[in-house]
Amino acid sequence: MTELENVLQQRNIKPTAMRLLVVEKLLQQKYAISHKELAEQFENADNVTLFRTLKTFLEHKLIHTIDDGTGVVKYALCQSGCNCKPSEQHTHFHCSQCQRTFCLTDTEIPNINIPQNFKLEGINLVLKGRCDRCN
Amino acid sequence: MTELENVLQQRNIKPTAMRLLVVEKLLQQKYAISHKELAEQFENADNVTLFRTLKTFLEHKLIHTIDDGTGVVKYALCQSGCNCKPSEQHTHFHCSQCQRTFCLTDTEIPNINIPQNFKLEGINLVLKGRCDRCN
DNA sequence: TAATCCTTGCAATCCGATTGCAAAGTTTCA
DNA sequence: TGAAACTTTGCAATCGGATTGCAAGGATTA
Repeated sequence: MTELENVLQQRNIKPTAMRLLVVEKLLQQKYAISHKELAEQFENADNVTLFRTLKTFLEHKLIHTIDDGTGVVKYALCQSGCNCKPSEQHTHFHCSQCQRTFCLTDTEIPNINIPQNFKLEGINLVLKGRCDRCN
Repeated sequence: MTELENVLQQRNIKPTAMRLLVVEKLLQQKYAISHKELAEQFENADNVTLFRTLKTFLEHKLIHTIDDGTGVVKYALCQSGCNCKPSEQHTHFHCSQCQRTFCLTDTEIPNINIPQNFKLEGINLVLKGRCDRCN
């Protein structure tokens, strides 16, 4: 069994050809990637299949979505063991110049006060600005 | 000059009939509201005009958009004097049950470390969970 | 091997958002 | 005041991302 197959099976996802290709691409990404960007790398693949593959990955928490404020949903692999729960808060940095979205894994999210009787389940924190290259 | 006209003119927006209606509705909202929700309140209005009205308001910083993670952009009036700059960070709370998005004006956003040579221009912080009514 | 289930690909569709264009309304200035 | 210039509005059409239905192909199980 290859490493890629392993990644899928750890999340109880059947390793089909398409899925292996997609997870391979995702592993290569340094930044969060949109469906469109992914699709461009699979010229022969059907868009619907790609959507469904991503949906499957989402359901099995292999990836998570990021809302960087551009209106385009982006995807990134979850850290191993990530359950996408509040305790594992995702911080991202979106560069307004190059449009790349970085995952800031080592950034701590401080405690935030919420109104009484509100129950917190998750946090989406997106920083916007210029990255080191575009500065 | 009415109060509504005043609101518009403070932002250098010509007070047309449509704009007055829209800003009136926005003032009435306790929560961030989507284009669709707004459109439902103006049965006779053209969707395009509403889009353009909102675009005008955005350009003149009378309103700002909120990305609550639902994929639907929502709008809310800026605080008076708000320039939508990092110093005026918007925090919002999105209820996964009733789908309402609250503006948390009195919530302080703590300092966040960003990588070297990254320049911060804005922050989008969305808390997700259950509001007091849906708890 | 037959029955079943899951995955894939195609076509069609949905819906939010945008664009082009012409009509209506407003402003400007001689 | 009235003609020219500009802005706003409404309609029709279009775009593009995302979803759905359905049938074919492939894998799984008994």
